[in-house]
Amino acid sequence: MLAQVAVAAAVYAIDKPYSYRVPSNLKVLPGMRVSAPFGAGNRRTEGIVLEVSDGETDGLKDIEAVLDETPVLSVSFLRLAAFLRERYFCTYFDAAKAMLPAGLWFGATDELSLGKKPAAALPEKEALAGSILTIIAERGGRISYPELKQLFPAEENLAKTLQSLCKRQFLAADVTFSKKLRDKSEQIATLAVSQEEAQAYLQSKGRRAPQQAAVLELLTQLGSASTKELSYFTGADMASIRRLFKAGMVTLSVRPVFETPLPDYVEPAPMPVLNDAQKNAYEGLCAMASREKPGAALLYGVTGSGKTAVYLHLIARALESGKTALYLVPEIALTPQLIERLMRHFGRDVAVLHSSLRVRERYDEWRRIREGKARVVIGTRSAVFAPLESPGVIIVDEEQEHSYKSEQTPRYHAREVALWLGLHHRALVVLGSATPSVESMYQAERGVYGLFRLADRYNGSDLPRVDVVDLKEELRRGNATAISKPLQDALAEAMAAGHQSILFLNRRGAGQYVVCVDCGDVPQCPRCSVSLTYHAANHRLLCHYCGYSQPTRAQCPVCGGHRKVVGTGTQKVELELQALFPDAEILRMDADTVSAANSHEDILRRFREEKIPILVGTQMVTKGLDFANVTLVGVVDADLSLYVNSFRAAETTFSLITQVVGRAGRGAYQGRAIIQTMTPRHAVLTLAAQQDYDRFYALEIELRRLHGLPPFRDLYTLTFVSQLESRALSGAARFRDLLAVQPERPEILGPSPAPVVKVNNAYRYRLEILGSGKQLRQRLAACLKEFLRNKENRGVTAYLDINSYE
DNA sequence: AGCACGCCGACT
DNA sequence: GTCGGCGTGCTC
Repeated sequence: MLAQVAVAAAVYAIDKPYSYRVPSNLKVLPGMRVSAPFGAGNRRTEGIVLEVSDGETDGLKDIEAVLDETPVLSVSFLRLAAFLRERYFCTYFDAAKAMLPAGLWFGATDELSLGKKPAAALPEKEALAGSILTIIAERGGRISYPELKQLFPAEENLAKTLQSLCKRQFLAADVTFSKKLRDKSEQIATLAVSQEEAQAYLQSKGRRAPQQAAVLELLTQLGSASTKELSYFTGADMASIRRLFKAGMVTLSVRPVFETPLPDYVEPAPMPVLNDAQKNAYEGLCAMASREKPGAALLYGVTGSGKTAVYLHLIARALESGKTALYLVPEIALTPQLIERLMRHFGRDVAVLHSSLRVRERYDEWRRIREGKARVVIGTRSAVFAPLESPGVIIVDEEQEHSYKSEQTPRYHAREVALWLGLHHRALVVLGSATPSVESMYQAERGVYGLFRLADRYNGSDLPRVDVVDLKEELRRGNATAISKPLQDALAEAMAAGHQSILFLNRRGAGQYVVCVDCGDVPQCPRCSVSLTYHAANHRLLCHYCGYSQPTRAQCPVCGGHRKVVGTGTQKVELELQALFPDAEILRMDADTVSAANSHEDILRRFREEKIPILVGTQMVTKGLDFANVTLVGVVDADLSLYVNSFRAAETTFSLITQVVGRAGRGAYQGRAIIQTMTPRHAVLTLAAQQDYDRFYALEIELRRLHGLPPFRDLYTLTFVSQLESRALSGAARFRDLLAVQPERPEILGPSPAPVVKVNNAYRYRLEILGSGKQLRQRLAACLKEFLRNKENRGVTAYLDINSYE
């Protein structure tokens, strides 16, 4: 028997399936994890079995150990790993690892091996230590900790002795790959006899076994229960339960217990009734789902048009036909309210997967899904790898969101993975959005995806009135603050009416910095090519790229001049608002104010319940919030996201502004939005103000066509990183030359410095390549492998990304 | 990437 | 002589 294995030790340049011999005493199936020797030094590496077959095993190394009893990846997920590897330029192992919960990998237990000092140097009086060393020597110098423990079951000083042996270098502790995260299990007692027999047993004991009597009484009602619960409710100790077991009254078994962060019970609710538009979309989607190949559909509905209700019905339909459902949301949209809503309809069938779960919780949810105990999965990006048996519907809500793209290896896009899953499982893929990505709308227009519209706002309330304010005009009038006169008036008006307002600052990292008024010096990060950001909360200067920080001094270290804080940040907006409205309370929500103690949810609850007049915040304030009392929304500086060097800037800004504007006037009152900008005639802003997606799309798709940008071609970004700037640059240039000799050369841009050239003392240069087709992708992969193998490029790391958002 | 092998110079 | 510098090549 031989196995094809994806090994962890294989880097991208040498990645391929490696063949190993399967020793006859090991049971190896595809999708199991193994450990095996690799390379000249036979260092031990983890691997995932891709295939098992008969064949010639001469000259092959042996698989050393199998780490799983059953496969952790299905054959279909192994195929998905191959897809991820091909599309996102990563190794098989990277791809496979991304699909599994971290809890499966961490928590290795110790293995002990003989250390540098010979056992002969051990003092004779240490009997236990001596026998441990002898046993290990007999076993060829190594033993696993659990095994050793089995050999000394009654020894209380085992751990201490081992520790002391390691300290004195008689032993060395290594890490093996055995799982420490054992399935947490509980003991279950089940009544083994009839009620009459139990009565007879108790009578034979007279009145001398009250605890056993109580346990039996409870068990006659429950049938079976965990021993922990039994002792909790009856006051019986484990000894009493064991006595019942010995008497044959109960049987004891062990079953795994699931820890979940979900509430145990949520009051069920009837399914929401669909209005005409929703029913239309739902029926159309059902028709697609019933096809031989369901395909994908774009559900395009403005904020508040009720996409969630359609999703709920689709999920219910999938469950009814014996299938499962996957519901992806961007990070910020995953609120407790949404989870609760799902649980109202699907109860404990719901599993939740997102990045802030504890390792343990995530692992437990993963297991519940794998064992078929949870058939509806809601989660963020990585939830697309939930081990659902046979998905019937896969929903990607707010599909245009950037958080679906991973910016770490494997650099996958959850929407693309969802589409792959839909194709392979014959599941309907629903992409939902109020402002669809240009890519998805293009496919819908061409008829590749189905297209369904939900035009009306669900509650029928009017869209807000939107004004674009020219900040140049404001400057001419002598107002250099972040709050224009029209916005100031509107805020005052809303407050007078007892309504609330939200101000939005649309760029992460938009913030304040320090400048010397005399020499103009701006403090820079010593490790990165960016200026430091001022944080009022701790009065320190911080680097957003590497985390460097220093205290803020009032004097300029260069010329001794006076320093001033400048730039627009939420803190500054807050201060300016306070100056304008000294009596009003202002709530701020950004990375600084949101912490574990003061969560996102807490701030929003305060805003809602205490009716605080003004909320100022970053991106966090834009999503999924529905406050009836908010009538005014302000975009403080629309230009912040509009003039960034990315072909997606227009799309991102349009989507952001549309969503923010949609926050206003969701209750009974007419809403109002104010967009502040230096370029009030910019088409993207005027169209966003009119909430006119169709015209925006028509404009944008023509620009993309003209420049050959996605969806017409793929944009590959190659990044070269080195401690030496010259090496990063020359590496990029060499790669360009490597590619240019090919007959059918794609469009190559660069090398150019990355937007932030230096991060953590490493320099980053880029090449951008525009082209389409699988051949190009395979050629890029081949070139990258050649580049990484070439000794000339030592000291330069390179990675390749497709349609990146960075 | 990480490890061994091998070929040269410095030093017991 | 031999210890260790790093250039070269391979990884089932």
